[in-house]
Amino acid sequence: MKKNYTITDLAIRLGISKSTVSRALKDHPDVNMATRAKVKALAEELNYQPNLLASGLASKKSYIIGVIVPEISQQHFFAKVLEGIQHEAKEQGYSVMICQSDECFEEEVNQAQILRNNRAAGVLISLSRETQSFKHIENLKNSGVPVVLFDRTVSELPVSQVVVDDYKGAFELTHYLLEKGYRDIAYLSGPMSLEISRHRYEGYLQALRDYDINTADSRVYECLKLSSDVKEAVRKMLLEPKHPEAIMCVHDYMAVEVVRYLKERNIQVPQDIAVTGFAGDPVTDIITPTITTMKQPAYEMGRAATAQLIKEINAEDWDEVPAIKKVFDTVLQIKASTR
Amino acid sequence: MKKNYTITDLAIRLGISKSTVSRALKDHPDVNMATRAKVKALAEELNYQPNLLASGLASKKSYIIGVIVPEISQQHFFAKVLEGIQHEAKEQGYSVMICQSDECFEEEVNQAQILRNNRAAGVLISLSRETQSFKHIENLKNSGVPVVLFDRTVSELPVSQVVVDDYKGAFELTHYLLEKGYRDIAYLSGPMSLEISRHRYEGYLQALRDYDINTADSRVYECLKLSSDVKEAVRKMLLEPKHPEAIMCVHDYMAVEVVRYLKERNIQVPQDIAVTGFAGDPVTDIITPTITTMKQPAYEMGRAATAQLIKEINAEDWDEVPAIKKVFDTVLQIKASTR
DNA sequence: ATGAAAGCGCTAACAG
DNA sequence: CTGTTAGCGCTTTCAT
Repeated sequence: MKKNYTITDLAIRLGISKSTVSRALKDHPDVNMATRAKVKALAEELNYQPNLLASGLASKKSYIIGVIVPEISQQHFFAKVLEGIQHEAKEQGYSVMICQSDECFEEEVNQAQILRNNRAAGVLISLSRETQSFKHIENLKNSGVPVVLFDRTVSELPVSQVVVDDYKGAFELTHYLLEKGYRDIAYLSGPMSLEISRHRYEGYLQALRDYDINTADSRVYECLKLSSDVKEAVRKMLLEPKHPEAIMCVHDYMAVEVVRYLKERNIQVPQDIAVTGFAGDPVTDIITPTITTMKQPAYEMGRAATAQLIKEINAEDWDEVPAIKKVFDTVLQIKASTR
Repeated sequence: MKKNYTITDLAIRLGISKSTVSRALKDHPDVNMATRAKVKALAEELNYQPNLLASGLASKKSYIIGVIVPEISQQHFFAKVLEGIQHEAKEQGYSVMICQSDECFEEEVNQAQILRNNRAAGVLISLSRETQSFKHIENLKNSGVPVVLFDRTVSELPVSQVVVDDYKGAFELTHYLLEKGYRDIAYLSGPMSLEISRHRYEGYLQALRDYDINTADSRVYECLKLSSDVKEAVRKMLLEPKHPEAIMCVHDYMAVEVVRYLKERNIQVPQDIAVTGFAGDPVTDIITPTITTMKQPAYEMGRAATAQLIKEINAEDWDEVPAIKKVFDTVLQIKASTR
C-alpha cells in the first residue's frame, strides 16, 4: 500500500519550502519556471494527489456542488437535469455530490445539512413534495452557501430559481386541446403543495375560462401517491354518466398510468378519451399510443442552474448578487394520444 | 450572515477545553454526563455544525462513499441501484457522492481521482463500456480506499464484486425460447468489451448448443451505439431470405428499439418475430407488446455492494479482507413479446 | 473525567 | 521569486 505523498514530502525531496511547492502546483504566477517544472515533474513521478480536505479547510473554499433531488428513478426529467448539472460543473472545475430526498422533507433537511457540513461550495435543490418550510435553505444561505432552486421551487424565496413556465405550458396545452374541439377536459393534478402543480392547474383553468367553459363543472383530481390514486381517479370518472373527452395529466408518468388503465378497460385513446402528459419523458414516445406532452428542457435547466450557482459562488466576496429567476419555455409535442 | 461556530467557540463559552467538547459531541464514554449535556445543549442552541473537512483531516476518516456509474438517464437499472446504495449508506451513517462516467474511460479515471482526493472512505464502481485498463482501481486500493465493483465488473480484478449471474440469466432466457419452439434465434449483443455482454452471449450460445443447434448459423450482432446500430442490425436481418423467429437483446433498451422498429415495419411481435430484453426495466411493461425480460435485483445489488464496501472500510485496519463475489440470480419475466 | 499540546495537509499573509 | 509563520477546525495521545 503506497504512501500518499504530501507537499511536505515534495518540498523535502526538492530542498525547497512547502509554500513554493504549493504555489508551483497551482500555477501561481510568481514562481520561477524552472522550479515549477521541477515540482510538477516530481509530483507526476510520485503520483502526488492533493488532499482536498486539507486545502478546503485551509482556504475555506471547496469545489463541490451539492444537489438535492426528490428522486431519480421515476422521472427521467431529474436524471436529465443531473446530466446538465454535471457537465456544466465539470467544465467549470467543480465536482457534484448528488443526494436524493426521496420526496421526504426530513431527508431533504438532512441532506442539506450534510452538504453544508461537508462544506459544499453551493447547493442546487429541487424541493420534495412535502417541503413547506424553508429554514434549511435559509440556513445554507446564512452559512454563506449559495442556493439555486430548480423546477420545484417556491417563488417567494429570496434565492435564484431556474424553472419552466408551468402556467404557460399548461395553458398552451389546454388551449391546444380546446382548439381541437375538446371541451370536457378532466385534470389530474399533482400534489397542490407543489408550486408547479398549482401553476399548471392555473394555466389549465385559465385556458378553459378563455373558452367560456364553466370551470366549476370540470373534473379535477389531486393525485398524491402514484399508481393507486391515478387509477382511482380515472375509475371514478368512468362511473359518471358521461366520461370526459380528454384527461390532462400534470406529469407524463401519470399520463402513462392513465393510458394503461384505459387500455385495460378497453377504452380507446384518443378515440374515446384523449390523454396528455407534461415533461417530455422518452416513455411518451414508447407507449402506444404515444402521448402528447409539453417538453421541458431538462438538460439546459441543469446547466443554467449550475452556471448561476457558480456565478454566485464566485461573486460571494461582494455578497448580494441579486437572485435571478430564469424561466424556460416548454415545447408542445403533439403525438397520438390526442387527435 | 451567521457565523459558523466551532468547537473552540463552544469550549470558550462553557469554560472547558476543546477536547472535552469534541468528546462530548461524539458520545465518547469517559465524559461526565453533566458536561456532556451542557455541551450538547449549547451546540443545539447555537446550531453548531461540525466541519467535516477538519474532522476528516484530523482523523483520517471520512463518511463519504463515492459511486461511479456509466450513466443514469438511459438505464433504469442504475437509478435503482443508486437507490439501494443510498439507503444502505444512510442506514450506516455514510453519505454518497455520485459521479457519472458517461461511458467514457477517461472520465471514469477522472472521477476516481476526484473521489480519492476528496478522501472518500470507499468507492463503488460500475465500469464504463470503454474501460479496459484498471490502474485507477488499483490506485484507489493502493491509497487505502476499498473498491467494490457492481454489475459491470471484471472477474479477474482482486476486488469485491456484486453481480448477477449473466451467463445463467441468458442461458435460461434462451432455454425458455427454445422450449417454446423457437429455433432460429438472433442475438443483439452489447459491446463485447464488457464482461457482462460476453457472459450473456455465452449463456445464449450454450443454450443453443444444448439443443444441438448449429451456433455457427446464428445471427449475432454487436451493437455499440444505441439506436442506429440496433436498427441497422434488424434491417439487415430482415433483408435475409428468412428472418429469425426471435431476437434476443442484451438489454431492455435495445429490445425497446427493436420492437419499435419492427412495428414501424409492420412486423408483428410476437407472431412474426419474438423479442426479449434483459434487466427488468419498467418500460418493458409499458410498451406494446410488453417485453419478456430477465429481471435483475437492482436495488438489492446496490444495498449488497454498499454493505460489502462498508465492511471493508471498517475492517481496513486489519487489511486484507478477502474480496468476495456476490452473485444474484435473475428472474424470468414472461410477457407479451414472446408466445 | 478533563486539559494541554501536537498535528492532519494545505493556504496565505508577510518578510525578505 | 522564495521561505517563514500562522493558522483552518478537529482528533488524539499523553498527562493530570
